[in-house]
Amino acid sequence: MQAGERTNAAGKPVSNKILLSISDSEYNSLRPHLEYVRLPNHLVLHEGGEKLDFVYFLNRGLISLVVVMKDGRTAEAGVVGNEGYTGIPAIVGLSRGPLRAVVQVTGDGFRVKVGALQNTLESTPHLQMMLHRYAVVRSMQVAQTAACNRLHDIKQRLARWLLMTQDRVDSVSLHITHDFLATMLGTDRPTVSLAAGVLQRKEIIEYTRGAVKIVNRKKLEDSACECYGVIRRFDGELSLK
Amino acid sequence: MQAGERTNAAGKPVSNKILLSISDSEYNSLRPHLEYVRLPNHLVLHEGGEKLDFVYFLNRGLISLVVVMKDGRTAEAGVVGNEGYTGIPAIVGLSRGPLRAVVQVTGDGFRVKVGALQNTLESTPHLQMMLHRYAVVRSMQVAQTAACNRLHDIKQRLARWLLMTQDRVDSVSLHITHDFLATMLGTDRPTVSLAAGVLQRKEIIEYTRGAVKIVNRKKLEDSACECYGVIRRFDGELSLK
DNA sequence: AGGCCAATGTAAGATACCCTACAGAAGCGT
DNA sequence: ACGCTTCTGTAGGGTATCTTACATTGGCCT
Repeated sequence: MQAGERTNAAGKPVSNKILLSISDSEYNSLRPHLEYVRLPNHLVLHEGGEKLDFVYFLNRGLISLVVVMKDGRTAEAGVVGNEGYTGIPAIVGLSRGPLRAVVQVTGDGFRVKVGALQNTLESTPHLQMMLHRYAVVRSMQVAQTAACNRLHDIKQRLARWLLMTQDRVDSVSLHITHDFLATMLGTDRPTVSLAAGVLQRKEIIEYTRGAVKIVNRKKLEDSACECYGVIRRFDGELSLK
Repeated sequence: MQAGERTNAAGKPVSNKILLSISDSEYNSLRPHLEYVRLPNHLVLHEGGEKLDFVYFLNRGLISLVVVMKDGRTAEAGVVGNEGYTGIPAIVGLSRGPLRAVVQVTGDGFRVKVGALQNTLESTPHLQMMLHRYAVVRSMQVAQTAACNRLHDIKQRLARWLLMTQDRVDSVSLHITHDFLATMLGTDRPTVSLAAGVLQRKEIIEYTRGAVKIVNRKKLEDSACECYGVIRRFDGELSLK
């Protein structure tokens, strides 16, 4: 099975890595339940504390997983690209999770009703294993983020975020406002503007209204904390074995 | 099966909640592999990046999961008590995890060789499910911690940490130095001393060399951020279903 | 008792960041 | 062109935290 050759029942091509990694027979069990969905910017797939109706497998784009505090302040705990899926609690029988899942970079994917997925999983051990493994790997990323949020300053975290996001997008430009970045990075907008201004003056990035362009990726990597590389390596664990 | 009635092959009693929650037949499959271990303060069960040889099921005490940065700075990403186990990556076939697991409150438990556990799991679906579910719940806790580290100040985080720790210990006194607290909270020792001094002057805690006593638990809860309650509720998910 | 080490108290200066406020600029529709 | 909204630049004051340094205390060993 080569990447890109699979489709769902409606003929939409699959590029989600988990869906591509399982056997034909397991994929065919799941296939009838895969509903193609476009994922426009800012769409909220799950709201923290609410019932999980669907699990989403991403083909393209990026989902941010965000913790929302009572006072409305937010911080990102992790991201999902085409290597993963959202709605992890559902696969262990929990009906709700604490995270908001919001589309950060427009893309598309497939969604499956939680009940249908749970039924399918009983006869698809390899898929089950992949879902569990991904859950563990993402947990590692979240742990690294937890420490990063505490120990690294805004400039490093901004650089890390831009790198992680660009890794999931084709172009060098990201559609994102400072305000949204503030939501992700758990700070306020002026602080982001300031940090972004520094990176721009160093000719590492350029931004216009609502878009950031990475001009010098190498330098951006130097500006980021070690967490970028660490998290990237965790992703690598998914393709092992 | 009532709590406390199970033992390992050497007759040591089990009070780990996962081991108590599975059926007799599943427990008996695992039983021969359970090696009783004392867990003295500061013992390191796993080092970040190193091979996982054992999974540890706790009976009593508390394990801290800590991220260690290259420069040696650290921050806690989560804790484990008798509701859980350490070495999550091993159950999805990953040989190493990124976290240091260190005994924070002296206790005891059982360890199982990773290979033996993996073999057993093939015939113990309920145990497998409980291990996976715990992994997901802990991931939620870590996510909350990630946001907490970013959004809440040292006094709130200290109060949260003391509450979470006391929940796993019989006595009102915790054996912990400011220095260790700094490691957990991702800050430096003077900052902890300062925050602890404030709580002490408010007659919420009392501390002497190497020990903290919780004098007024109610007020301590008021001093903590919402994250304490949030994380506590996640733990509750484990006993559902 | 004396010496030693670990743990805590504390302070001053530097820094990063938050908060609020307001001004300017860019896009968009009319 | 005009007005409206959204996004960005920037500033100033306040605060929390970091950093470093040094003093003090408590416990332990000899």
